[in-house]
Amino acid sequence: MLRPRRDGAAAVDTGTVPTDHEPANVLIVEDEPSLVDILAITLRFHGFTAHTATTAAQAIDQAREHRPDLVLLDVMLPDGNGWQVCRDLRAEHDDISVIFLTARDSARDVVGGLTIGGDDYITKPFNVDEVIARVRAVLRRSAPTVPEPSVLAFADVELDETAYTVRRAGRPIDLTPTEFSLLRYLLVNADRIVTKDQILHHVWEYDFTPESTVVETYISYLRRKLDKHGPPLIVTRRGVGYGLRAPG
Amino acid sequence: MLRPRRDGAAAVDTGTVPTDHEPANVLIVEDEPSLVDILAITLRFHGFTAHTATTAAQAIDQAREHRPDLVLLDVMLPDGNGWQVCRDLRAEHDDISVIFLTARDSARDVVGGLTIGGDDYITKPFNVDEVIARVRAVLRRSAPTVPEPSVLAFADVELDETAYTVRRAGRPIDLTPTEFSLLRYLLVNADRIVTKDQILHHVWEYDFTPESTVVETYISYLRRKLDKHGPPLIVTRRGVGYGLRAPG
DNA sequence: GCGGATTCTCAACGAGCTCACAAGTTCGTC
DNA sequence: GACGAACTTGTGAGCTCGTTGAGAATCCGC
Repeated sequence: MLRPRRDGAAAVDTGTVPTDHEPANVLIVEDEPSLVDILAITLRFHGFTAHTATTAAQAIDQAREHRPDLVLLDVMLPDGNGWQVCRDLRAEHDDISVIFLTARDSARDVVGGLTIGGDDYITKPFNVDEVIARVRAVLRRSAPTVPEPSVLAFADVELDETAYTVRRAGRPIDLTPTEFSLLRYLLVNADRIVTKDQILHHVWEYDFTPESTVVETYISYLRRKLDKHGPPLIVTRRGVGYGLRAPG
Repeated sequence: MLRPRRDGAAAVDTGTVPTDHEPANVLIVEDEPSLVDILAITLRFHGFTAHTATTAAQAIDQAREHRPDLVLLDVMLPDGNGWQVCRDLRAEHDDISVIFLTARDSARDVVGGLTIGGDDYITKPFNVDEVIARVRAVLRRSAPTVPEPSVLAFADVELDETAYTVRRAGRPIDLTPTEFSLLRYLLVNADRIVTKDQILHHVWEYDFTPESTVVETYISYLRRKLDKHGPPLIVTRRGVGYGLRAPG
């Protein structure tokens, strides 16, 4: 069974593009075209510059040409493995960050040791919010700035992303990971209605297509836990989607 | 039963042509001629430049020749599927945006993954306002400028398209999706009278022809909800259509 | 490898929405 | 003022969409 991903994924604002500095430059190295598409489109949408490569050789070339700040690197490449590519890239470019893309089961054991020093790995399938969040996190670490506040708030609800806690009117509320992720997405888009499709694409994995009403089910779960302690916050726009609305 | 479409469609001003920059260039790839006509005429009417193709091969050629900013792409093409076309177009042209056209039922599962990053899809049958709105939204995203406000206002009525809310004199008014869509159309054309035919074509699906008085019925609904809280705003031009008129 | 937690599917139910129809009302014209 | 056309609106049927409980599959910690 598929499951939503959320480990470590931070919030992602939809639609806004950072404008206050040069966009970070990301190189995507991955041999499956559809995945390259998804990653490139998503990164560009969020204001990054993205280049792509589908082989190890291409990766080296593209890196020389575009000098990326960060590389999203599939560990299973047709013409050589990702470790070697990583080693070559690091040898040739100072201060280059790497995030590995890897199949779920081989993740922990294989990648673990190599991500010391601030880099990261993402297991496939992922959800897009997670990728953006990790890319941002890694870039932030390598070029430290003012840390962003990690608390999202709306009405009397507070969600702390780093502490992984939720409170309503000061009272702690226990959420499962998927519920947490869904609430975070609603909070990030607090002033607007988001469609079920948008929710699905941001909270669940990119290749997850339910035959059934997962989103509705989780909205129902959230309501039960959240709206128990006060006036209802989650509103349904029939035929459109869901959103948050301050009571009154 | 047929029903009006509105999911995610933003406001569309009819008849006005953007003049402050080069008109955006749209390529329509769709094998049903009548649909191509509807789309091309509509887009040109709204100030876009439109070219058309009915096969995958033609699409590639036309793209080379006209360098479109955006492609409306049917996913079911006679000589190849839309994904491949999409990939080819993306490989060959930087920064090209794609909006997929797809049958309603196959929408979510098939298109989902590819639209995450900011491109979009539209399910058939659609209404033309929706197409224009989505085309504008996608173009806006790929060439970011100052974000447009999402509020339409007239007299003491405000309609917020992203929050899906309507207020009269500050008081929230609860509308059904069709009512919302109709009010938006009236607001966008606040300074003129629109015919019932125009309303039908813009608010309902392009292939919808009622045997009865739907438009009148929905005008009646709107009046009941809107004009309850103040002097009447919706006026009838007997034998012509409807419009908004500021009281006094 | 056991047991609780979590995720997801499915189905039943009910509320909300759309639309057709028809009776009632208004308007313009003669 | 009378007449017909155009418009308004109440009623209700049919359908869609959202809600939620039950349960199966899976995961994860011990």
